[in-house]
Amino acid sequence: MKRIAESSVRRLALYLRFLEDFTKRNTPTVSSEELANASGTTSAQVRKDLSFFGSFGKRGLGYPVAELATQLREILGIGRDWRVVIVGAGKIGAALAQYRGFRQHGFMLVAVFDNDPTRVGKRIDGVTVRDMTHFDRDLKTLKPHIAIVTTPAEAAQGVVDRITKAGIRAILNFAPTGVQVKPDVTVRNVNMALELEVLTYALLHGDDA
Amino acid sequence: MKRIAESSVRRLALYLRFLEDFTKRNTPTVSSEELANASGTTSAQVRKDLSFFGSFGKRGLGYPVAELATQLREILGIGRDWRVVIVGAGKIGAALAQYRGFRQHGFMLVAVFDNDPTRVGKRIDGVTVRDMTHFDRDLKTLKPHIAIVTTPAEAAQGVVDRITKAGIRAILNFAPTGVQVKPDVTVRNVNMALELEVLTYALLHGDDA
DNA sequence: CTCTGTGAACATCTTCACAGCT
DNA sequence: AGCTGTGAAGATGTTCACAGAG
Repeated sequence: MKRIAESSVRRLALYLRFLEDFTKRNTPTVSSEELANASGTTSAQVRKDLSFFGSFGKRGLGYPVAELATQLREILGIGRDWRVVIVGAGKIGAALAQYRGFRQHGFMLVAVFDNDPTRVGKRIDGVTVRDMTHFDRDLKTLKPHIAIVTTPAEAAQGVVDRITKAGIRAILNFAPTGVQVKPDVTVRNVNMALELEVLTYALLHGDDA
Repeated sequence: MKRIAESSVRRLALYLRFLEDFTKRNTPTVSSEELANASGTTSAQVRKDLSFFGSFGKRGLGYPVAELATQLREILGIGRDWRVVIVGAGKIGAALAQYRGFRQHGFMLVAVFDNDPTRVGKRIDGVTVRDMTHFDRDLKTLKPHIAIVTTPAEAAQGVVDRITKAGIRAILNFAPTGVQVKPDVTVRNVNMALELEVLTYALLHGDDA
């Protein structure tokens, strides 16, 4: 399969959201134009994104909503019971642990870790916070697919090293720092301060089209 | 000024992080190569990004760390006391309100709003949660530059409409839905579930280079 | 000789436009 | 006729490679 742009993958995940809306409203088919309007792109973009993975539509009709949603779930790997661990039970870690959207999209939170004794043992949304001491051993049993890192910046690289050593190949990093990994590991960084700075840049320099 | 790519602006904000590290270590100058290694890009990219805004380096020497940091802060608008409001005092809103990184980067949280009476009046990190009833009136006084939306998906568009009506032109949206705004408003979406789906796509289709 | 700054080459992503299926 | 699927054109972003400043 040809290598697909990350921006395309993001849009596919977005399309899926709107297809789920359309399903709720019992809309049987949807055109590339309608999907484009909903997700803020163009119809050509929608068709091109979908065409990388096959021909899901019917000419003259559009795309069958339910069927396309199923296909997108398959492509994105949604509904496979991915096991997720969160490292860092601070404010953001705890907030994420309680985020309903994860379970709704098929992500199973199997453990939360922290090295702060005052946090270890506490229950967050049905999951007990574990001590980092047993991190490596616990990961062997839990075999998570994805790790979410919400530690302070200083601790992030060390945690990421232990995560990758345990064989985890997908990391969502909320620590406000970049981390180095081997090329077979995918890291996505979410950095609040950085997003705000992109906004202030836009305010100062006017990104209005 | 020429229109700069968003990816460039993101990288500039990243460079600034590492420049701040270099400052702490009393490194007087840094080469594009060193900055590139730290931020995971190429030296040519670093030089091109910086060149959009001027010539900050000395040939044969590199860039003066402190000076370049100042320039980047100027470009990104950091240190201007941007006023920020958070709408939605749920788990994520509360976690963000307590996030130290905001203040560290010069963002002032001036208010948190919620429409849930059980939350209104509570204090989060020195800021009292205000009732949405007085939202529009309060915004007139507070004149925030940036609004962070952490409401449920259903409420997001309504809140965004009120925000933009109040003249705010920069929104950081954590609600798991797209929102429509006029073109003079900049919206950045942060969507946890979407990020995880990009990761599972990578796990399934192997994005290793 | 080192390392920046930058046009030009290259690669990637998006939009156009239309052939062809329903 | 309506709308998809897709090569080709166009736009945007990245890398190369080298002239020139220090």
